[in-house]
Amino acid sequence: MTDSTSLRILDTAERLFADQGFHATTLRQITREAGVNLAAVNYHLGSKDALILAVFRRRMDTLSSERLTLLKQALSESDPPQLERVLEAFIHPALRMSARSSGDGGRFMRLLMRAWAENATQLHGVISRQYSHVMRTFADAVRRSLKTVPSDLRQQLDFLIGALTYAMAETDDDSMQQTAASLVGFACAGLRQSASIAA
Amino acid sequence: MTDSTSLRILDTAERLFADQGFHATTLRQITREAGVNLAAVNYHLGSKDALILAVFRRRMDTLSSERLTLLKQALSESDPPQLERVLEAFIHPALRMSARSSGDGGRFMRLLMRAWAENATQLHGVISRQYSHVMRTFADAVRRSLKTVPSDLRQQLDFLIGALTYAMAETDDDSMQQTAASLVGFACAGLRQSASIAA
DNA sequence: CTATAATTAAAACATGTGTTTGAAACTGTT
DNA sequence: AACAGTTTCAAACACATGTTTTAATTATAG
Repeated sequence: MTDSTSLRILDTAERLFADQGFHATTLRQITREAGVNLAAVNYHLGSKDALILAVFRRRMDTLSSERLTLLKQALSESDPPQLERVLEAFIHPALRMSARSSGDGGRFMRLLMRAWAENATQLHGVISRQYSHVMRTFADAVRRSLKTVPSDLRQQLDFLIGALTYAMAETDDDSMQQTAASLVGFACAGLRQSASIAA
Repeated sequence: MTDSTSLRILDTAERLFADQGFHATTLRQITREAGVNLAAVNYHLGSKDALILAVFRRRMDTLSSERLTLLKQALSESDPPQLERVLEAFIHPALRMSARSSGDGGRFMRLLMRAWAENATQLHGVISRQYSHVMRTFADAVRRSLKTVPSDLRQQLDFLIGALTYAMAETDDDSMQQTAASLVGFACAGLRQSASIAA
């Protein structure tokens, strides 16, 4: 799994999936650009669907753990936690990751977007089942950081995810810091407004 | 173009595209479920790519005109326009349309999301070129409704679009009114916060 | 070194794709 | 009724896809 053939396949597949979509990207294109044999995908990963899942989980796992680490920091700094810090813990790792995953920005975010849109191999269900605890943890933190709790908190967080995903997909590496700061402010104001109504 | 064969093709294709994506949906599936012959798509529409464009423009044109009509109303009611009214003019037609396009909710919104994600036949470029004046008009209206103008207004509107698209795709018909109201409040607060910083 | 397993390679396989074709069925007009 | 123009239909076409197979190659122990 960690040999150079699998790695080259995963890296190349990630790039092509993000650029062209899961369905539109062929195994022949992946293996050709990765410099490996066509049969290597089925040999090392099993199938194309399994490759999609593997590409996805590799980054999703580190994204989740980075988010939770930052969140723990924010929680230890003040009680109740500060809303800005909580949202930053959610947004910044996504930023850094898409900037870091080499080449032009937003690759992984575009991948997330596609995962939701194409729903290859019921990815959406698999993901939300597998990472629901992360979302629950963040929802709890947001709830505690607001004096009054909005009645539709989960929906508000969906707004945040949508804005994050969509905006990141259009943002290049240079303007990412600015975009993140802007989005944190945007979402904080939205959440606080909703909380004030619920009061 | 308005005969029942083309209509059945467009309706069925819209549903399947929204559910499965452009690439994953085959002409055989479309024509079978529409009850027409396989060759009918190429005969009436020309090609699969042309079908995708046709499916898209049919709803996009009415969406744009409904948005602009509501915006004109909002502009005539008060000068400068009220931000809530401007955002409602942008959000509500999208809501009504996805609720109206028959069956379970969010179909057209999911289609929009896919159009962006899959980018079949460079749809993204075609769309933003063809409907850029709508976005410009709304950006102007928002600008006038804020006392101070945020420096990154266009980005803020992208947040709105992302939140709208993502949230709508997950919302069923019943909770749409509530979702819309919630999103208007969310986005208004976000925009006003950004504007206050720019002051 | 040798045998045993793991990996790579080229080719073929089965299937599904968008599109085209040419004849049949239908439509409206004179 | 007979013709012209549309539209439908079944079949075939050319090609691309994911996967499997079988042999060659390389690595790994004994």
